[in-house]
Amino acid sequence: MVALATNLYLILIMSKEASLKFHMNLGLLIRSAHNSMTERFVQNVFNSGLDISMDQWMILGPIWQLESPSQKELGEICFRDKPSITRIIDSLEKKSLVVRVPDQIDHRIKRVVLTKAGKQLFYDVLPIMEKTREEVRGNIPEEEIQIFKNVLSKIIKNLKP
Amino acid sequence: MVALATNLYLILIMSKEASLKFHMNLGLLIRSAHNSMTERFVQNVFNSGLDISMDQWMILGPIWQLESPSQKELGEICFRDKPSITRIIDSLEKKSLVVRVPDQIDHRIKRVVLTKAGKQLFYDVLPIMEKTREEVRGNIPEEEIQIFKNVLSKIIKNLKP
DNA sequence: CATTTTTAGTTTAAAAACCAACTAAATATA
DNA sequence: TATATTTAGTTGGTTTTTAAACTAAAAATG
Repeated sequence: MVALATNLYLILIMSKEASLKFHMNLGLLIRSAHNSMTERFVQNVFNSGLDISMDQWMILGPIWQLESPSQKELGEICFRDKPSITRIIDSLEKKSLVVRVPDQIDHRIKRVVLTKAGKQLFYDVLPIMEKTREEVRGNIPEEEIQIFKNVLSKIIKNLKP
Repeated sequence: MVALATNLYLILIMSKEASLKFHMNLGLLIRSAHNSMTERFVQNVFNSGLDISMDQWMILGPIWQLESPSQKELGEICFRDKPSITRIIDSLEKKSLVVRVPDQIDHRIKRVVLTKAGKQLFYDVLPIMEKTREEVRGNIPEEEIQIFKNVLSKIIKNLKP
């Protein structure tokens, strides 16, 4: 009965265009933009003859910036769960780009440190990141980009549990 | 030699804060926002006692709107590849929410049609989608949302191959 | 102190995404 | 019209995600 009412209500007030737009826009648009960005980055990296995946890059930056973060800190900053971090660091360690160093005080914590090769790769990839960034932005005005980032932050905040 | 120059260049001109910001913002923010939105939707659906995954929903809407799209059309509108569409439709068909109908003229094409149950589920989920949408938007001004969507579209266009 | 609870990280097994090869039908080419 | 090419969809095998159980260490509780 309620379902029927809802049903009729929607048929009456909502054009198909309107309803599709509203549910497609955010979810699909964001997904698509994210995919395209990742694809382009991977492709640019490949064309430069370097070897690093998006996941690895997303974590290499924070390691570089934070000096020797714990895996937990990395997870928080990258919004990834613990197993993902473990796996990505495994892959970086296998390539000798980082090492895990047990914390001197709290023996549960492992700090992740860049090797010389890791730092070098980071510096090599940065310009590619920059190039990708420019391709992503094209000629979108800086002001709109600021609002864009701002809205993303607000959305994340709105959904914080 | 070039790498060394790049290396020094970056060390000199780029603060850690600046560099982290620039590479973290778009990729990580978008990823995080998208994940949060999906999580919230799934959770809202679950709390309503309904049974549909994000993937299924993302495809159910376009089927409803386009009447009887081919799988190819669905893939294009949802930005998913062919195998993904095949599998999602398999799962919807197993639940008797849609059926595949071979095209009368072009026998390669299969058109996807909602069953009565599929339509009903669509109408039941719509209000949950709406609720989620409101939670996502919170009190972000409509104007900013418009710019936000606009920037997403532009990014996608900038990266079109 | 001894016991319980929490925390950091790993491992595992199941679900989903991804890529390439495949089938069947339609179109293009010769 | 016979052959080659393209297109729509499927299948199978591999890698990635995700979720839950597990280990080891630290902190809290009594």
